[in-house]
Amino acid sequence: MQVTELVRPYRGVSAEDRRARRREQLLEACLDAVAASGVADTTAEAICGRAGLSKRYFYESFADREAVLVAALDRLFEAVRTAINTALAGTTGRAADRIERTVSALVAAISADPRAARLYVEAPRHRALEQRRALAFDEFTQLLVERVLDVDPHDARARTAALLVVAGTTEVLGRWLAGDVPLGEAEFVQTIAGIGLALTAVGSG
Amino acid sequence: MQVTELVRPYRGVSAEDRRARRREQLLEACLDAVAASGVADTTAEAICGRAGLSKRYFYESFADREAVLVAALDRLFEAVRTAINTALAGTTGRAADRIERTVSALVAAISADPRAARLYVEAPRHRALEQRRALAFDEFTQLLVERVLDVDPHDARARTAALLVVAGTTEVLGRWLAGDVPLGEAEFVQTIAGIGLALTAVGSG
DNA sequence: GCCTTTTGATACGACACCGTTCCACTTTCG
DNA sequence: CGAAAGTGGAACGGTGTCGTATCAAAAGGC
Repeated sequence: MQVTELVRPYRGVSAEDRRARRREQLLEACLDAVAASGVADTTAEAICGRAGLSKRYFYESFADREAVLVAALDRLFEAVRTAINTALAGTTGRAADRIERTVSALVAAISADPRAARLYVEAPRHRALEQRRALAFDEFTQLLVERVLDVDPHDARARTAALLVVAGTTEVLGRWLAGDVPLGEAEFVQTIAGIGLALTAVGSG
Repeated sequence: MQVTELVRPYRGVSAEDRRARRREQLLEACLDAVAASGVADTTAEAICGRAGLSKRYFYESFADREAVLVAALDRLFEAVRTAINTALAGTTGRAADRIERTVSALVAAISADPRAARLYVEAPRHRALEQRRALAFDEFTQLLVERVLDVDPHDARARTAALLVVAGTTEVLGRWLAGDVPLGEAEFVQTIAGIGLALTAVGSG
């Protein structure tokens, strides 16, 4: 129920704005918590504590702790999606060029917010997050096959190989972000792009 | 303390054998539980119930639920290790041949026990399991670089690319086992091996 | 047959997180 | 000022799991 029959501005902000601001605070606090303690320890209480809001407002914006994590992860995917689309926008070059642009945009987008990056890396810690990430893998695989490589989108081999590269990129990216890969960003991107380029030969193989 | 001062055979088996048998039952029950309900729901109680043993014997053999999961996962890695070493034992052929043998042995070893395969796929659900799997990735990456491909083991690019393939293989293998990849085993192995072969060209850039 | 080990099952206290509810306090508005 | 909406924090009951302790019955040794 909880019909908002009588609403009133508070401290000069409308009810709607206050609500939106709280939701935003919770999402930010969620990322902070993930960055500080990992997905597993990101409880509703931890998020509320960091946000400076009580649990009441948590459940105002999210059904449960899963919901806020999924929302934060989806926001990251949206950023990656946008970055890649922008990078591919005016490309007329060869596959090698498009691959490097794509990988570069991905790495930059994920690196932009290390907090979200940890969420991305640790997504498999939680079932719902893992499923979201699996969908994102599918989406990026689709993008790779259709818009970056010049291969038949219905070739199961090509799709499988592309998925392998997408998933493998996630793993090495996580390690690179953790500082475990002794490569600069350019070299790192080139290395991944090099594997991606090999995909163009797999479908017909 | 609990010094085994006075031990006695029971139902014709020595104390030591009974203990070992119980441990084995628990490990098997652990795999059953993982296969049935996933890693997250594989609790100490669930394992004991399936094993037909009380919690007392669970804590006789394992410190906590993490320990039994790690033990089960390590056992799987050992099987994979052995399978790959066997496959590579008498090879004198080219890299392409060694790669296909390796991938084939890996796929066969994991497919051999679908219960353990789910444990392998869902390992990131738990911190300790994830770490073990990360170590296994490193080990298999090392093996790939040193014994399968002919690349410089100190080349960071080559190592990174090999890690990408190892991790990516895990993901597609999980999907293949779930029936989500429309490829027969031979085709599937060849597809992965095809990507692996591309690694021979990455190191030199 | 009596005593001890072994076993299986249950009960227990502790803890953590969940999602809700309650309450005292602040701010708005008439 | 006083009534009503908004806020923050704490308390609560519920659930699930942990790891330990307890106890009666089954099985072996003498």
